[in-house]
This record gives sequence, C-alpha cells and structure tokens, in this order.
Amino acid sequence: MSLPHHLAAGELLTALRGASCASSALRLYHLLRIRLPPSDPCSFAGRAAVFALKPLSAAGSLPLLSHFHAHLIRSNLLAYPQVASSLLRSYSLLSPAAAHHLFDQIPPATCNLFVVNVMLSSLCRSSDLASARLFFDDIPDKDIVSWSTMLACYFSNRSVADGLAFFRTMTFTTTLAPDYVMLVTVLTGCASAGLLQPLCRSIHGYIVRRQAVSMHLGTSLIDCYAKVGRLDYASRVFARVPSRKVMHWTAMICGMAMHLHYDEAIQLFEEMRRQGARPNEMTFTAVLSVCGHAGLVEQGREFFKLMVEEYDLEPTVHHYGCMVDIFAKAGQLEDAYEVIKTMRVEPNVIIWTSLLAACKRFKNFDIAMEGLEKVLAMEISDENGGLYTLISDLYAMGGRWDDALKVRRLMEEHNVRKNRGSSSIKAREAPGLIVPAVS
DNA sequence: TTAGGGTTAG
Repeated sequence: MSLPHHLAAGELLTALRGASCASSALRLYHLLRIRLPPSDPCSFAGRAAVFALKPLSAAGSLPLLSHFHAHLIRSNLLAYPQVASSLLRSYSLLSPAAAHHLFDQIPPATCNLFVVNVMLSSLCRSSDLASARLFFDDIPDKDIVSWSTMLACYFSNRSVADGLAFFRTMTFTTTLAPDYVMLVTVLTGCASAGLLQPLCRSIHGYIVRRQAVSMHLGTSLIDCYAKVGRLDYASRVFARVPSRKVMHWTAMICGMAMHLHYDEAIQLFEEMRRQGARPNEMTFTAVLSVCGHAGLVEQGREFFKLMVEEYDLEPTVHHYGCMVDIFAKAGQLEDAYEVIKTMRVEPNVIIWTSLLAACKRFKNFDIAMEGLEKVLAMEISDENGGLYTLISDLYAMGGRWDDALKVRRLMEEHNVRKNRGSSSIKAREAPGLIVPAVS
C-alpha cells in the first residue's frame, strides 16, 4: 500500500521542484503533505518545504513568507538544517533584519555550517564589510564556502587589495584548496579592478596544473585577461577551450569589443552561428553594443530583428539601451526617441543618459527638453554625477539658465562630482601574489 | 532536499 503512496509523493515533489510561481508551489506542497504517511521515512516534508521556499521567496511577499514560516514551526520542520537554511536565505533576500532575527532563534543543534554561511552571505549583501568580517571571524570551522563568500564581499565593496590579501591569508593559514567557485571569484575581482596580470596568470597556471578548466573558469579567464589588457591571452584561452559554449563565445566577443576590435567581434559572432552555437541575450547585447560603437545602424537593426525573430528572445532593457545608443550615436535622434517611446520595458537612467548626451552633441533641444522632464522624475543616484552635469549643460544650451543653476546647486548640495573617465587597466601591478602549488 | 561565484547597454 505504501508504494503508490510514495510514488505519488515523489511525482508531486518533482512537480514542486519545477514550480515557477508561489501559488502553484503552495498548492502542490499542501497536496503532498496530505498524501504523506505520518512517519514520512524519506523526509519528503522537509524536501518539499525546501522546494516550496524558492518560488515563495521569488514572489517577494514578506507576509506570505512569514505565513509559511509559522507553518514550518508548527510542523516542526525547522529542525532540519536544510529547511532552516532555505528559510533563512529566503528571508535574507526580502528582509535582512528578519533574517538576522530568525538566525538568532535557530537552536545550536540545527545551526550547521550551511546555516551559518547563509547568514554570512546575508550580512555580506546587507551590511558593511566590517560587520560581515566580524561575523566571519567568529565562525569556528570555516570552509571554502565561508572564505569565498567573504572574498566576494570584499570585491563587491571594491576593496580589491584587501580581498586579495584575504585570499592570500587563506592560502597561508589553512589547508583549504581554492575550488572553482573561489577561483572564479578571484578572477572576477582581478577583472573588476583591471589589475594583476601576474595573478591572472598564476591562477591560470594553477587551474591548468589541476586540469580544472571548467566552463565557468574558461569564461572567467577570457574575461579577466581581456579586462587586464591581454586580449592575446584571452584569445589563446578561447582557442583552447575544448567544447565552446555560448558563454565562451560571448566573453570573447565582449573582449574584442572592449579592445575596439569591432570587425573581429562581429566576425566571431557570425562564426559562432556557423558552428551552430545559439547566441543568448548577453551575446546580442555584446554585438548590439559593437554596432553602437562602430556606427553600424543597419547592422544593428538586423541583429535586433534576428534576435527576436530567429532566436525568439525577448528584448531586455539592455537591448533597447543598445538600440537607443546605436541611433543616438548616429545622430538619428527621432529614431532613438521612438525606441524609448515604444519599448516594452521601462526605460532607465542609462538609456535617458544615452539619448540626452546625443541631444547635446547634435543640439536637438526639443527632444532634450522632453527627455529632461522624464529623467528628472526618476531617482538619480549620486554616482551619476555625469548626468547632472549633462542636464545642467542642456538647460544652459537651451537658454534656461535658472534651471541650469538649480541643477548645479543640487549637485553642490549632494556633493556630487562628475566621475572622471579612466582606464580599468592599472599601470602597476601589486606585488607578492601567491597561489598554492598543487599538492 | 540546504550555503558561495558567473560574461549584459551609457
């Protein structure tokens, strides 16, 4: 009698795992709970709770999550570390404070390293670097996940040098070997700072010695080499990737675009298609961006059409942004504005900046004034100092001196400075970078 | 069945 019961439960569990929305997940979850025998030897209930939590947190409703939390307490499922860590992660995405509160209530018997690492990643996302580090220091048996979570936190806070020192501390003071996730993290850290060719190379060597060139590491290496200014190394890595996936092609196309090799980037895109690889939305963002920089308006139009019609990809804000930029850079401001007016997602500050910059360059004040009204109604972060300057310049050029002055005053009040343009490639390398030898 | 990383427009 118990076999069909379990089969049904197993099927429900599979369906629950693939559930895309909260309501269907909850329906499946309750159906499953009803069918489960009281003993539940396979702990289906716990697994079901874990699966249900994903779409539930994706729904973004804190009351819904609290409701489910209450159910988990009542059914004693929170004693499972898997359930506790899943719930903690769900909370951390919606309310870091609620996550912290939950963490304090988890009993020691449940609070394993998984749970602790979820809490660490929550702190890394929501708190300052110092608090996250204090928490990290208190973890008794840190594993590679604890270290790489903390490392990523340094990089996302732009503390690249401290992050690399932290990485070195791990290699010197522990016996933990960096796994591929940590290596990807280190490489993206190097890439974001645009420095450290030696570190890139030493990690590359380490990866090759360990014969661990996974798909993601290959992509990260291509990206990292391109960003530190070594397109030649990036190409070499790309050439040696045994089975090229869309990520490799895309990273290489981006790299070529970054180094202004526009023709080669487009040739590579065509080669990719010839070899039967299916470009994804990022690949199209890359080639459309190339069209903008290279002034290829018709080519850009064709790629956009190709993406929608042949590859059935829904254009994102990035693609529309590229199209606006393609038209704007070519001086076709009406076309650019038309894209903004008809696009199926909300235009953001980046898109408006692109249009307004072209309005200034081509002295089109009519479109500029319409755009200004829209962009001033949006929230502009202080990092967008350049946009304030642009707005002020446009007002001035249109003869609206009072408005221009107002924007300048606003900038002073908020202590906004225009970011100066700079290369991501550092002239000098940091010394003393060590990656452990293979044991 | 639970944790960390991942190439995207100005």
